Amino acid sequence: MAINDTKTAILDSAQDLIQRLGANAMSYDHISKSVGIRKASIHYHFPTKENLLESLLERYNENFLKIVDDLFSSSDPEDKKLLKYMGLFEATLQDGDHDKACLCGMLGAELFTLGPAAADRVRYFYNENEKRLTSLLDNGKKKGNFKFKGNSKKLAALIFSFLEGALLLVRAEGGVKKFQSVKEQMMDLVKS
Amino acid sequence: MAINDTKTAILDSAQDLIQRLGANAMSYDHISKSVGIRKASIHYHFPTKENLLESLLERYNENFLKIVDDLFSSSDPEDKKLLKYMGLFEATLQDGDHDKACLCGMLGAELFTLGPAAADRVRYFYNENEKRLTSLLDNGKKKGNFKFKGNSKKLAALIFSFLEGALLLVRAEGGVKKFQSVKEQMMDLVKS
DNA sequence: TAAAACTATTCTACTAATTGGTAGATAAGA
DNA sequence: TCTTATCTACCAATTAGTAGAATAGTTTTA
Repeated sequence: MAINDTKTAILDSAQDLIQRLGANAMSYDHISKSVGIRKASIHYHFPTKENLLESLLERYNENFLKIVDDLFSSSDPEDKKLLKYMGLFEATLQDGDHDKACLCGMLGAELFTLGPAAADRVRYFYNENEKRLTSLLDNGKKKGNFKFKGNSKKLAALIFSFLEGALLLVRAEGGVKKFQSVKEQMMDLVKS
Repeated sequence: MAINDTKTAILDSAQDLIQRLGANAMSYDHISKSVGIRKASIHYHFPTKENLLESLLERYNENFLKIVDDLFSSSDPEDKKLLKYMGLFEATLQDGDHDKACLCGMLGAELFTLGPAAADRVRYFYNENEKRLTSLLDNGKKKGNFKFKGNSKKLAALIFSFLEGALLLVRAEGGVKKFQSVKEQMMDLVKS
């Protein structure tokens, strides 16, 4: 297997485990079994667990923010963009064997058990998302695509908190269907 | 130490650890050191970890829902009640050594690593909170204390997801102050 | 009342499994 | 041949959980 294929397979497996069970329930042994490679080989590519988490977060953040940037720079009206943005979280839920939460949502719960570099990358993900949401709301409000009381920055933080929370909670009951229904409700709130 | 004092001290310590670090980062050894009692003695009171989690969730749910019921049955107007309800989550954040999330928010992230009985109690907490919020929103809307598009049940689920999410996320950055600001923003949303 | 019996609680000392991580041999590619 | 990648085989720490001895605290009984 080409080196990047192995590295990718390891990261994929780790991400899957964390999104479903959390970082503290994920182990090199689990990854080893799922990838079909020995534990020591994983240590060759990612010497420590903290190291693996950092690489994983770097990849995740880059991918996700790239998608958001593409989406937000399209010609859709702002309300449509928000709906699609929330759809990204919905897609996570349906990905693979289902019931995956956002990687950074899971790691947010376990934040104080992470090393400082990984924790910083989680914070970065939150900040970058809220930044992009803030300007989306701002633009949309100016053009009349949104109508809401309060200010865009606070609303952005509210929406992002809501999305991360909903992604975690609907796994307990309701699943994708419930996520869709609260998503629609959120659209109602920002248009009145 | 009287038996209930010991049991209470164990549950207190376990709750503190889970609210800060998560259930999978909490161990009998940690509790042992924090309570000042041997590990085997904890097993005497709570034979298995799953057992301990069940007892802890039973206590937590009962306490929290009792407070909510008292709050919601007061004579305050509904919008005031919602503000106070959100204040309960804010108080969690400031409790003890700070940075505690909701117990069931933390366990929601780790839901698929829990035993079925503990997982059921987490679901119960979610359902009971959403139930109470739904009727609060319903009543408040009828009396004109709230003004929002959409339906009360969906909005209740949205608000609850938001609160659980915010409680997790502000621990990364912003803390209590940020929680207060998104709380105020939420009040704005349900009154327009 | 005092001793004996019983029960409840905590202790020391262990086990087996799992954890992250390492050393060094072996194989595969360039 | 030299580098890259994977392997076997280990280590020390931590995990949940157990066995059984040692205390406390109560009750019962002589």
